[in-house]
Amino acid sequence: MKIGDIANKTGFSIETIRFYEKQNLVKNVGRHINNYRDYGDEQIAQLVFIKQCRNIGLSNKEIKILQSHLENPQSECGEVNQLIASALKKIREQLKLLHETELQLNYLNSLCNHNGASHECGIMNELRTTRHF
Amino acid sequence: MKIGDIANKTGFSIETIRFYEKQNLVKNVGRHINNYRDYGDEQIAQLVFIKQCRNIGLSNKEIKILQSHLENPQSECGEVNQLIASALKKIREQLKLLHETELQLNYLNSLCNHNGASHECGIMNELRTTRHF
DNA sequence: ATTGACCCTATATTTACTTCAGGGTTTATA
DNA sequence: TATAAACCCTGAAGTAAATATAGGGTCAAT
Ligand SMILES: [Zn+2]
Ligand SMILES: [Zn+2]
Ligand SMILES: [Zn+2]
Ligand SMILES: [Zn+2]
Repeated sequence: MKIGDIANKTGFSIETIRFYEKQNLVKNVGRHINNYRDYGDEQIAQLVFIKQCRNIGLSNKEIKILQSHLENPQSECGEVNQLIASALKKIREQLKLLHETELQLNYLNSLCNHNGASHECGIMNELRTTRHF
Repeated sequence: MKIGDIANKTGFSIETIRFYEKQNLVKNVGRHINNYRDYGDEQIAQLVFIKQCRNIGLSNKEIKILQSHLENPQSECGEVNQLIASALKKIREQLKLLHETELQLNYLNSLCNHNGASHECGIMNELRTTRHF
């Protein structure tokens, strides 16, 4: 299977798939006689796994850790638990911050909806105001 | 005022403040005779404004646009409105994605809390499972 | 034989900083 | 007065996670 085929099949871009190979997230990629990359079921499984991990916000570094547990089925999964728990914690912190950001943006958004001079703009006036100091 | 002082006063790191000067987000920085940077109220105001913008998730590029409205008080603020509205839209999209991520992570988190072999781990089994294909 | 659709490598660009290497200056103290 | 700690400088490289670009090879069809 050529790179364009597996890109279609998995939803990753061609460049991303080549990048993942360079990062050793996609492994054991074969080559055709003409030097084109050759992919099989193993690489599809790898990319599916990567996609699952991306969907829960893991970094490529963290994905590698989980891959090592895939490859060492006898390893203890404590590290896996911790990784997921810490990812969840990070996501919740991000959510909290984003919620605050949303509130503030929503407020700003309400301060001006006309087209006037910037120095009379409610948004600019609010942003110009010193806070938190 | 030296860079360490303004760093303390504004909460930005020294390196970040130098970086912002290079990016022309902080402007008109003076110099002492010994070549040390010299900051005043103008730079404090600039950094306060930058902080406000960061708090609502704006990029440095977007901050520059808002700065140009500060510097041109007669400019029409339509661009400001649009920028804030589009930032709000982006934040809401991010929130939606993060909420889904949280759900999935929370589910994964419930699948294992013991310490066993990875190939029997509920988390790993779930991640290994092909979905969305 | 030439076009268009693919594929290759290597390098550069992006964002927003952070870190590092290799210095000079100022201030406190012994 | 010497010296060490604390602070400042520049320029370059590193970070994450791709994306884009330059320059060129391969393949299928017309
Ligand atoms: Zn919510
Ligand atoms: Zn306005
Ligand atoms: Zn097993
Ligand atoms: Zn487990």
